[in-house]
Amino acid sequence: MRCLPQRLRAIDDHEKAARRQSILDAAKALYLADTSGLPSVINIARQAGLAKGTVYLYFKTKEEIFLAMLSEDYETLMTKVIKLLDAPPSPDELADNLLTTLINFLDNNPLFMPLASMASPVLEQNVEIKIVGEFKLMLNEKINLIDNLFREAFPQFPKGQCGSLLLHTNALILGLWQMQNWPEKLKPLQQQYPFNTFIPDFKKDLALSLKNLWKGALVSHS
Amino acid sequence: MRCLPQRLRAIDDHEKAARRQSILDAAKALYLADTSGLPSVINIARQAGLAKGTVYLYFKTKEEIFLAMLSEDYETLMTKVIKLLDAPPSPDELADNLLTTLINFLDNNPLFMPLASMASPVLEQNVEIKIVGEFKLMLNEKINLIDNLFREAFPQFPKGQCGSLLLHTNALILGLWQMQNWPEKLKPLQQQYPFNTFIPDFKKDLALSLKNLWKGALVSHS
Amino acid sequence: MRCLPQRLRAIDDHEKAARRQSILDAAKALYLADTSGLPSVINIARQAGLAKGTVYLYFKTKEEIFLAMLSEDYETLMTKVIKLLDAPPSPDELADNLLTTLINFLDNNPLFMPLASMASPVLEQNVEIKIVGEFKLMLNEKINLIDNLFREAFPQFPKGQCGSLLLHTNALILGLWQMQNWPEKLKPLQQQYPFNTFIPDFKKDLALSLKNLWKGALVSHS
Amino acid sequence: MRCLPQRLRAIDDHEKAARRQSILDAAKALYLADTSGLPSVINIARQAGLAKGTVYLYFKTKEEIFLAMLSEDYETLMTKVIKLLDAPPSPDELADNLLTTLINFLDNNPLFMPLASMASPVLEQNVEIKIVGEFKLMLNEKINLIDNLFREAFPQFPKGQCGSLLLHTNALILGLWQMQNWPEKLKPLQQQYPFNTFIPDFKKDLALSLKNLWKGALVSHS
DNA sequence: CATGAATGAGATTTCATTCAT
DNA sequence: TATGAATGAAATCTCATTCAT
Repeated sequence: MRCLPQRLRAIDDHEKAARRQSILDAAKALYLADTSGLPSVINIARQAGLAKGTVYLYFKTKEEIFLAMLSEDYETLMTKVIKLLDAPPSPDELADNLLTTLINFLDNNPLFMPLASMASPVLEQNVEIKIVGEFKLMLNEKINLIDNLFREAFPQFPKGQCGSLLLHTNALILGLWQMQNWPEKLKPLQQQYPFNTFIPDFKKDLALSLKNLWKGALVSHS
Repeated sequence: MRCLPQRLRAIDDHEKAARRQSILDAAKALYLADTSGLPSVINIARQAGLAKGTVYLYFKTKEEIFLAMLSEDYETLMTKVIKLLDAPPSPDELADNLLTTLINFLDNNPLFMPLASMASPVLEQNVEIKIVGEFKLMLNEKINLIDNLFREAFPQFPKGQCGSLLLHTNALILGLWQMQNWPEKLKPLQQQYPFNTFIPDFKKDLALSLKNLWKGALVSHS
Repeated sequence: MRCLPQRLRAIDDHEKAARRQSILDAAKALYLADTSGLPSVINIARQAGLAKGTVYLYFKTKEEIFLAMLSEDYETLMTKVIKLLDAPPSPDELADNLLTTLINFLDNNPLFMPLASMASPVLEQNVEIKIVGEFKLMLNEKINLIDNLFREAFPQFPKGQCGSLLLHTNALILGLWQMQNWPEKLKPLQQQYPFNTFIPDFKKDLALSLKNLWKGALVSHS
Repeated sequence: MRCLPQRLRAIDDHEKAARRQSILDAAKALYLADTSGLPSVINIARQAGLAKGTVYLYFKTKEEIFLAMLSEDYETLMTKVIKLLDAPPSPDELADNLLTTLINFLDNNPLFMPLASMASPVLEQNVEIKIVGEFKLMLNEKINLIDNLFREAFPQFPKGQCGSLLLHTNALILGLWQMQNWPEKLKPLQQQYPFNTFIPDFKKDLALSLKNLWKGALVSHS
């Protein structure tokens, strides 16, 4: 596969998308290198090999960059979930597969949880209403789609139940992660104090609580 | 007769605590007026009738103020939960009571959710380790206490299960609120787009998902 | 029948001159609409229906546009002055006519004074030497011409005196206008403060001071 | 004379004025070193040994700095003029003295003319209305004062005539300087083209034209 | 203890100008 | 020639935090 060098000017929409992506990549690389805070715009520009002004041609605010990044991650995740419904086994197995997929995704996308946690209190506060709306709409549509696919496979479930469960699942992940994510510099404390009783391990805990959530949701239709 | 001027300096511990509280009150008032972001230190100081520097005598960072505020709220909530266990009815009724208590608390403490949502991505990032540790420790102890009280009333449940469920409950609330809380300026979009399928109403949704979570958790011990 | 699209490129000199003029017109229209500062190149381009880069094919800098505009205005004015000398009356009447012509010109060319005021501190600072030189040379030649015509009519005046007087006249107009031109937003202040003692009205003041200047200049030759 | 080191914090009004002055001094030094454009705020801050933010504590915009500088210069000049009226000789001698004073002042304050030329087209455009008003008011008051002092010495002149003449004098200086001031890089052209007929030398020309102006103004009262 | 001046990092904006296409 | 993407300097603003007084 030939990989042409990036043009110096993004003329058509395709090139513009590529440049936009290169900014996202740069931002991701920097954020990955130091998750203690969002990298500065000037550093993102430098990392992308662009001028600061150019970054602002593609994103109105710094937060818009990271909301776009989160949006991409969500799309990736949703796509994986949708694939699970291609040849769905029983609901129980599906739940297991979903959990595996999820854990896998979180492992491969270590910025997803920090970004998702920042979405409401940080990112959405400094992104123009239209863009936030598009983000929310995209999420909604994916969930809708999944709900429909799910009911095609399991018609006994009412419309909306699967979507609602997905939403709650997402919420639970979000909340759990926030409670169990400790700032890097706090890690020493995690040994020092006996928190381990209740905050043992994010992924184990996630598995447990999701199963509880799903068990409760499905129990009425068994 | 000499009329002493109002004491300008907080000398003893009591006065210091009062001043600290006045800063918290000022911060709360301002944050209540606009939850789109933490108020600035200069405004908090002005609201409290103090100079900017004085605020920093009582809190090392701005985020420390709001973590203290959140800590207070959590203590209030935990105390209410503990009271529920004074004369516990059946686990099912307890769950109902807990939900009522919770909804009630959220209604009366409109800053709790925004603060709790900011805890991990914002507040804990800029508060010194020790303080964050104390906050986490306090939460841990309350949950521990509740778990113990619960098992006194219902010995059939294993140690840690109630605490764990509380933790997950908290996580679910946290995540759900973040997904359903729309910035003020986005409210118009909530009608415009068909999000309502899955995001009907925070409290209704909360009730539903918590019941699912609890159902799933308790089902094995029924 | 094929309908040729409007020619997009200016090929011959005539078309180029027309395009150059359309840029000047666009710039003039925008500057007229807001004299508080030179309009931006992007706006000039938009107004002219061109791309930003195209403007730079016709003018090396933004200031060059406005120096060209000023140059045109000066030529117009000088031509009017030259016409006054076609059939010259007495020097006194000539002075009266000049004043009338001047006032008339300023009324019909509201950008002349703002542009002339910017010439030295702004325009000439960012236009290449050669162009500024041409501008100065043009002015010089016109004044020379007028001086010659004047001495044809009134041989008793020495070479250079009329030209020099014109120069001083121009200087006086320039300075007076700057002192009495108030930014739009300052107009309210002009009533509020008792500036009126000395700053009554540009044109009245101009008439007075020019008469003084000319009286002083001519007195030695009466 | 003891010269105490500058305090690190400007607490009282006197110290604040001193710090403000130190910013003005820094700006003046830089502008003097390169009159081709106003120095940047960051450089002014550095030159003053302050942070950029500190400069903005004392001046709202860069232009405000230079309007303040011009204001100072005007006050200095006006004070010199006022001193001329302490023991006034004949009006004619006074005019000579004024011219000498003026030339002297311009020699010692090489930034006065560039600043004065920028006042209307540049500085006043980016300074808040109130400050511009104060500047104009100050000028007005000085001229008023001079007019009064002049009439004490020479009661035969009507109120306002001297003030008006001063205004016109100022205007003439301003305009003349602008016409004869050539950008540094343009100096070579001044030899190349035969402008010298009409633009011989600013100071000689100034003397000539002012004398004409004054002669014309005074002729009616001789 | 209390104050508020000073700091300085960083976001955002503007915009003239350049230059690849 | 024409375009508009990219540049990059500079202004302005905000604001948490420090620290001299």
